[in-house]
Amino acid sequence: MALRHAVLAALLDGESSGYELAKTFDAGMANFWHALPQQLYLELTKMEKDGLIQGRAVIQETRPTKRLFSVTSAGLAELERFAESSAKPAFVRDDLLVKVRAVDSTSAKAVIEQLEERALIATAKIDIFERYMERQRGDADEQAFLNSGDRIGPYLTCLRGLRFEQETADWCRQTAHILRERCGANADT
Amino acid sequence: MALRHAVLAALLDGESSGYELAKTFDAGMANFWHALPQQLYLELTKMEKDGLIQGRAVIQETRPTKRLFSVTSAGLAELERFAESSAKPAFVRDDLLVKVRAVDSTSAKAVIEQLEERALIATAKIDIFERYMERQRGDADEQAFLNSGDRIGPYLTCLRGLRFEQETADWCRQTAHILRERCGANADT
DNA sequence: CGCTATTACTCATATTCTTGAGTATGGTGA
DNA sequence: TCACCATACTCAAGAATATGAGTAATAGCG
Repeated sequence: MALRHAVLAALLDGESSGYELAKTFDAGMANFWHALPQQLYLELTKMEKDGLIQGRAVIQETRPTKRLFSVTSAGLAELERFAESSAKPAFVRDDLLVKVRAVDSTSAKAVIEQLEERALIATAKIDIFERYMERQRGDADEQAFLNSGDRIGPYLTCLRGLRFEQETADWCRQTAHILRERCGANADT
Repeated sequence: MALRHAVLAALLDGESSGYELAKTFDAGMANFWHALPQQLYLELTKMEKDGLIQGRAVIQETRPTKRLFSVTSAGLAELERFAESSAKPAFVRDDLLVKVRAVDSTSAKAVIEQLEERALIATAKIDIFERYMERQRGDADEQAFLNSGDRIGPYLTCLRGLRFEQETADWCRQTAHILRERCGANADT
């Protein structure tokens, strides 16, 4: 019952079709939620049935008909209820961390490569987040925007995403470096 | 099929019963994996059947008999295979971020409280991680330990956990502050 | 003219995770 | 002494997620 709140939050940006959501959802949530298209379509259907969102069909001449969904007042009420309910603890799951944790008992080479690859991915995300944030705050500087902008939620979560990815990139590079040094000295394994 | 790798990594610290694992797993994985006791018991049973770990019963006089599991050579081979397979992208899921993302459309009060609460939780984890790291590196300084310690995997992941929680605490406090300021100005909602 | 990519979805199945309830024994505090 | 907590697990059912395979039409490329 949590995906639906993430979907509601995403739809606050404006009405969207399942297809559009599916493409922007992960990035739009600044990587603090993830869902596959199939899940989103299913959830949107259920949410409409429950009255939290409302769909309207848009017939296109050259493309298949799509359904654009927007949050209803019942949806807003549900979000309010959600905001007031106690939050579950954050939930991180990362294969790469597991690999690093076990690195003393495996060969380090592959792990080093994956750390470097992950650093690059993180850097790319940093770029996306920074561009999004620049666009959001426009001419204002960050402080001014946060003090008086009228929609700061997405900006704030993006800030968290940005810092998370910066830490990820730093840690990956540093860890890769340390493991490489040791590989040079030791005989791998 | 990913929990099993996390369990294998956790068992590298030494043999452990399901019960002990259940208590230490989340913290021991520096919060980069999470599982409930029931999942762990089930997974341990399957892993033993698959030959990745080996259990031995320890009959205790005053407590129920427990089974201690340790990683077999097949388990090590599986870890090696895992280390070399391509990693899935990291996976974060956080209710609180969803709430912040939607905060412009809900009352901010409850969200502020949860941000502050989360900052405290993060601070407590920082403490745990720091104490673990001190214990691990002993007299050596960090650089020396990382260069020549013989088991650095858990330390490295703990480092990541530490920084993650520090960022969490900072961001939560900053975000709570910003929202409080705006609440003072605006009329909530 | 065929090939692939893009838009816009659906359905079914499988795996994984969570929730809730139970079992059994011994130690601890009021 | 009696309830409650800790140890040490098990089982079953349900919800949530992931995987894989389709459908169907247009647009652009060579």
